[in-house]
Amino acid sequence: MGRGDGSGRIVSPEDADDTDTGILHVDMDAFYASVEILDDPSLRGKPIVVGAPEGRSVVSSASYEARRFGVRSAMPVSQALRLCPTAIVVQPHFDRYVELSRRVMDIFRSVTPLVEPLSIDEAFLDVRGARRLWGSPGHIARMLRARVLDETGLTCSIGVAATKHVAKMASTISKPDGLLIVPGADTQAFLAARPVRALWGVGPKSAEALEGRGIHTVADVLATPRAVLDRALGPAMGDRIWHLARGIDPREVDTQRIEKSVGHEETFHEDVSDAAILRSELRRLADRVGARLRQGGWEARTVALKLRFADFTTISRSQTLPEPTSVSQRIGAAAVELFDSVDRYLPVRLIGVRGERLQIAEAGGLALWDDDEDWRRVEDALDGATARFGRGAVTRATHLGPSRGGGSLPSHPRPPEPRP
DNA sequence: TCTGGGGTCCTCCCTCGT
DNA sequence: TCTGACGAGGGAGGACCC
Repeated sequence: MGRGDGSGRIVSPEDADDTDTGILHVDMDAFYASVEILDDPSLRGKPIVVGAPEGRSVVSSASYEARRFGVRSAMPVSQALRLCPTAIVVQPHFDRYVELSRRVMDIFRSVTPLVEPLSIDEAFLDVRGARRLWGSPGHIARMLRARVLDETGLTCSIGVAATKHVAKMASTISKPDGLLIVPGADTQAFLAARPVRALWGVGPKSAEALEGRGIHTVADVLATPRAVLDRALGPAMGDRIWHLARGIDPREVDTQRIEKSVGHEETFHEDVSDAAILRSELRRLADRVGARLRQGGWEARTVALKLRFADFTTISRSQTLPEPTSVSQRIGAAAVELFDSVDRYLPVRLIGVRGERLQIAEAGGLALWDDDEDWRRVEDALDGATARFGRGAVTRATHLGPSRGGGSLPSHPRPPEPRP
């Protein structure tokens, strides 16, 4: 079960006990690859790898046929092709994934308003208040699986449990096209048999730290004194693991999650040493960051630069601005300033810019604009002011700018862009 | 053999103000 | 005036997730 290659599918029977559950985790199966197969049925049954065939691309998604050869997400495409030489490499079509994601999320929202999208292809649902209308959580999960297949042609896997953490583990184990219900009373037994790596937040490093102390399964975690977990993982992580292993996860389904930063980064086809090219690339990335900030009605308070060198060492530098901004030129200038302060000893492989966000309404009486054209005029004015008078002028102009939003929060902020 | 891009959260260290 | 303790906040980097 849960072997990742599709050979461990589980479907809880119709009469499975779903007492004391109510949280669903829905995860689309091999989402990008499945969408490609949906749009080109001749690919069905073949090993599919979604990613760019050239350059330094990695696998975004792989069909279960490819996974049987050991192909996994985030693996270099070149490595995937060595493992599975017959794999068909398909260029991603993100617009199409976004469109289908929206349709799937709409299906979820037709059942309960308590939907927390985690990424483009998965979401938590709280259906505890939907029982009278739709039936028990197990029934709702079966209905959702049928509706997603009917209305999109795609399959998904669903975990049903008392908490988000257990629901997520259950959906992972049941894949593909699976359904696993873990009644509240079975939570401890369900968890105890799992490897520590299955716990949310335990990656390769944490697993190594735990296994080095003889802690291999969740049952081992239960038998380990809290202080040992704290020493192995640090107090915050130790605390989290201690609770998760006991099935304690008080996190509610959060429908209002907001992103705290906006960034863009790019890996070059070939490493770059030319500082002028790198600065120009930084400004281009800053343009994109600024545009997204303005689109969402946000400002960045801190600008961060990320550089990865030819030897794969990665550094970051950040700077808190005197005034929050969404002006691309200001963000770019800060990024270039940070870049110039770095001692570059090797060619650069990757470059990135990130703005740590601040809600504009929290920025202290700043104006709101809801029209891109307005934003462009404001930005042009601010950029001009910066060029002529320095940053102080921008501060004044920002505070004195026209306000059509009346200073109130937008009632329907635009949703964050999906993460491919 | 080669390692994307978009994020969040945590820890450690340093600086600064009290 | 100097010094040490302490907390807050910023910055860097790592781990993790999809």
